[in-house]
Amino acid sequence: MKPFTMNPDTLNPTSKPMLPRELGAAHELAHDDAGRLYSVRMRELFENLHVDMSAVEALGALKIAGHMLGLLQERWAERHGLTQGRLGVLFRLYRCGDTPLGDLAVDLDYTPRNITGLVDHLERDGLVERVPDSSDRRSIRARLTEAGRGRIEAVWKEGVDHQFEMVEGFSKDDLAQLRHLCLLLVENARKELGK
Amino acid sequence: MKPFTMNPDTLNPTSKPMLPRELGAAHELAHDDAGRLYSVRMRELFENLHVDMSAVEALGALKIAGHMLGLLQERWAERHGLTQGRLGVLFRLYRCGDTPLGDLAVDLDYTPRNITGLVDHLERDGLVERVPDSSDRRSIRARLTEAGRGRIEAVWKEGVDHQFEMVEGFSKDDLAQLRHLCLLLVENARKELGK
DNA sequence: GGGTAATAATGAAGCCCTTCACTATGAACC
DNA sequence: GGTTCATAGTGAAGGGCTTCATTATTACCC
Repeated sequence: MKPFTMNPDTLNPTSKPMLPRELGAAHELAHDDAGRLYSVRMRELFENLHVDMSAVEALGALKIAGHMLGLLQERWAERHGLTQGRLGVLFRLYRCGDTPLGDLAVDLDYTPRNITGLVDHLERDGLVERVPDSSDRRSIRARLTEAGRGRIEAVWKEGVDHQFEMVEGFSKDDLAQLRHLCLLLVENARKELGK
Repeated sequence: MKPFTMNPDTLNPTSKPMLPRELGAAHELAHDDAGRLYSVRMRELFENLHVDMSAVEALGALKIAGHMLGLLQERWAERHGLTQGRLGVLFRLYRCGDTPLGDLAVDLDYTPRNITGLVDHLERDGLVERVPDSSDRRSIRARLTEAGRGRIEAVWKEGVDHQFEMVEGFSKDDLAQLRHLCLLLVENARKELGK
């Protein structure tokens, strides 16, 4: 995918050892004694730091996985003329019906300013329309148009298929465990983020 | 953390049921029968879609966890006057010594254009300098200055501490399993990304 | 030596998202 | 009724990243 242009004979002229690359496109994976995958480069990179690296390795792997997932999602959103943000709004509306813009901001973890822009764009594309909220006349709800519904249904269908391909080789238990560990992390992160 | 401003009495005027929020800041977590965490909202959101949702839930959880991890990392990078990108460059140089800019681009998965900018910035801050490459006079290597070394060492130390807090409650086996599953995902994603 | 390819820099443009400051409208409360 | 707060929209600015086109230098190969 990415051309590898480095001259392999180029040795590091400093005292530092020339270690291979960190995370990124080129990840050689190998299996440890327990048959689990690890990144060869990451392990080399963190060698001799005299700290227990199991946490760093796990979180590093999670970050890479999350990043690649994002790339894939972006790709198939793009294939349907969407972006991740717009896709999120569309899906939210698909599942939850008309929604005040403020709620979208909270739920999708976006700035109100950004939601305005996303909805602007979706409206321009005819996928969403703004409707007044009868119960609160300050509020405006975003509503999926027919075109929007068709679009999100197509994208969703394709997305699910892709996700199934992504988890090829995973048992149900693996998936549940992955979910569990990630959410455990979320729990801890929330404590951290709350200062 | 985020003020919840939605009027709970506001019922959805359309035929759609009023489902709670999707992913984001407000995630109520609960334990399933096996004692594993799941996101209440996500499960409600994906109800009645007549598809097996274990993959979607797991990948969704991973995405959220990755996102929060990114936020935390950004926060402590910022605390040291850095960004994630600059931090990546600095750490790469710290572990691998002087590195041609092109290699940085490949390894860190950034555009060459972006690497130039990152190094520009780090150079302006006195953390990195550009040195000619004696073996290839087209090439330029980025080198950590003394200030840069001090900076990355401080950040690294603090970062490791934070990561330990993040994995509170994880056994070594949990971490290894998380790493394994994420890298399995990376493997699969790579196949996908290779079209 | 000459053509081709690689390395880095630069500028312009654009996307997505953020923050901040400000406006207009309407709800809520006393 | 009037103050205060919540909801949306807007514009300006900026950060980070991308793509694309262009240039200058140097390696590499025949």
